[in-house]
Amino acid sequence: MVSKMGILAIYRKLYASFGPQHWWPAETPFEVMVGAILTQNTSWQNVERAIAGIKRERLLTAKKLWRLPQKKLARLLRPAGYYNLKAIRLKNFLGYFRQRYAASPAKMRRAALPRLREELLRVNGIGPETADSILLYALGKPVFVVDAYTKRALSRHHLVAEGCGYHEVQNLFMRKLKKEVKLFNEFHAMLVKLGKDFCRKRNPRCHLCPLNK
DNA sequence: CACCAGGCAAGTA
DNA sequence: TACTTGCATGGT
Repeated sequence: MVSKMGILAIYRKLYASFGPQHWWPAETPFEVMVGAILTQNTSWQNVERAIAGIKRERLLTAKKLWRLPQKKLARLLRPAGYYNLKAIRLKNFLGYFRQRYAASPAKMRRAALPRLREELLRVNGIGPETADSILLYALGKPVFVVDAYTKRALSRHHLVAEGCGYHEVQNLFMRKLKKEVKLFNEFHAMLVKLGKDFCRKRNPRCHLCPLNK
């Protein structure tokens, strides 16, 4: 019989080992939004290169990026990979962000949560994880972000079935936890750190993993 | 050399 | 509905 620990026990163990992660690694809400799109299936290090390049050219505003020709935008996004695709996706988001909220994170934040999430998911190129990352980390909405690391950690510890869906995992967290932004923020960030540091590919239950202590 | 990385949408059966 | 595939750079 494999021991099962609860969601809260996982949080406590992670917090004891890692402590606060201070996410999202960005200077402004808008930078979070851009980063959320660029990091789709891509290492954060490569995203940082792309964002650094955009900052170097002083182009990290909704208006400037929106006005940039597709080819030039794609060239800036090159270090992040999938650059043609992401140039389109970023423009799709910027079109929505400018039209609906005048490119103002403060205005966007005033919108009600369920509606806001639906809007984001309607933008071509924004799926559940990207939408929730923007909601939580750019706008401070109490939504739990699920990613590949999260699913792997939970299925490995038998809290969900392997290959289960996004909302199944998300609902588990949101049922078991108080809906607090700070809690959701740190929990997801620590799950990513766990994935990066310990649980990469097939290496189940290494004794250094904080969850096995 | 192979495999992985803070996904998503479009195509196929 | 449930798979499969394309997208691309940079690190290990």
